[in-house]
Amino acid sequence: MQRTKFGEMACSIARTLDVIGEPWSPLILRDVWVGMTRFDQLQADLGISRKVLTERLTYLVDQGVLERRPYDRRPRYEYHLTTKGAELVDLLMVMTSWGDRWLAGEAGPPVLYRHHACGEISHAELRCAHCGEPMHGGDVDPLPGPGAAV
Amino acid sequence: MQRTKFGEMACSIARTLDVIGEPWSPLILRDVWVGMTRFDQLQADLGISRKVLTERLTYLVDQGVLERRPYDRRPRYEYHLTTKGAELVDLLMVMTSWGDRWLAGEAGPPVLYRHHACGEISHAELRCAHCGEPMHGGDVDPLPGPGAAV
DNA sequence: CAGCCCAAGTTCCTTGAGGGAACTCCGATT
DNA sequence: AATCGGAGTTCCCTCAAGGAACTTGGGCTG
Repeated sequence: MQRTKFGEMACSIARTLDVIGEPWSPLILRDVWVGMTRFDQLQADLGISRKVLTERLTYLVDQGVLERRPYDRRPRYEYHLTTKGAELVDLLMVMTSWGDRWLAGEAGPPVLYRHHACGEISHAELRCAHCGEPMHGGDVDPLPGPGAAV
Repeated sequence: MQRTKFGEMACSIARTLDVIGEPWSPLILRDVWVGMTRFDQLQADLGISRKVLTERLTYLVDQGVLERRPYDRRPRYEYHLTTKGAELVDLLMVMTSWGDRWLAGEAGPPVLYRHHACGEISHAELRCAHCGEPMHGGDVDPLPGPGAAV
């Protein structure tokens, strides 16, 4: 964990990092998203230390991003995305697009995504929620909002 | 920096984290994006240690995400986004959307974005690059791609 | 032309997070 | 009663982050 508390900054990026910015957190979410929901599965798949995995899972549950759910009468638990957590998958999809484009190299993307609506292999793209046109870094002007710092 | 090398995993999310997953890196990119391009500006705005800022900047330059550019005959430098870095701003915009939605609280978003194309305050949304329909975590099936691990 | 200024780092020390392996706990199965 | 297996917990070690002071190198000022 970073020592500096990002959560207290007047910046939604910093606050988001406070929730999932620690090492491993996005990869844990990815695994839970694709159906690896149990402690030992996650630990083996990621190669993460059990100690750190415990810390991350409890933190993500505290933040309301994951839900800890028993699946047996024995003390056995699965982790699932909450609505809040499911919306973080948008972030993972954009990371995937960028990594596929800039880091995949000769071999090509390690994973492809088929879109249910059209049935095609595709990837996510950013568009303006208002007009539907593409919306990237150079297409916007930042303005102070209601929650701006003094 | 995390001890485990994410860059060697067969996963575009892990590889992307290897580039910008360290603490502060996304916030550095945000500042450079909005025009804070000099060492002391960044240090003062973020409250980051000078040592760590130096490390992050050289790493981001090495990764081809930032460019170090002299702006004086004295040894003075500005950092700018490369094309590769500018495309990472997509990620920042999605983080902003999520943070605005889930973490802004009563006060509302600290920053608003006006979209050049339509002139409205808006935010980014994910759509399928192929059919243009919305594309979120639940709308896709992952399949092994050409660069999949053995 | 000596001394000062300023941006951009560098050095050094302390604290604390990540890695790894071994250990515990607890209900079910044989 | 003994064993198993998932889900953590504990302990120790190393290395990264914070913080403050120091250095460097070219202009500028008196």
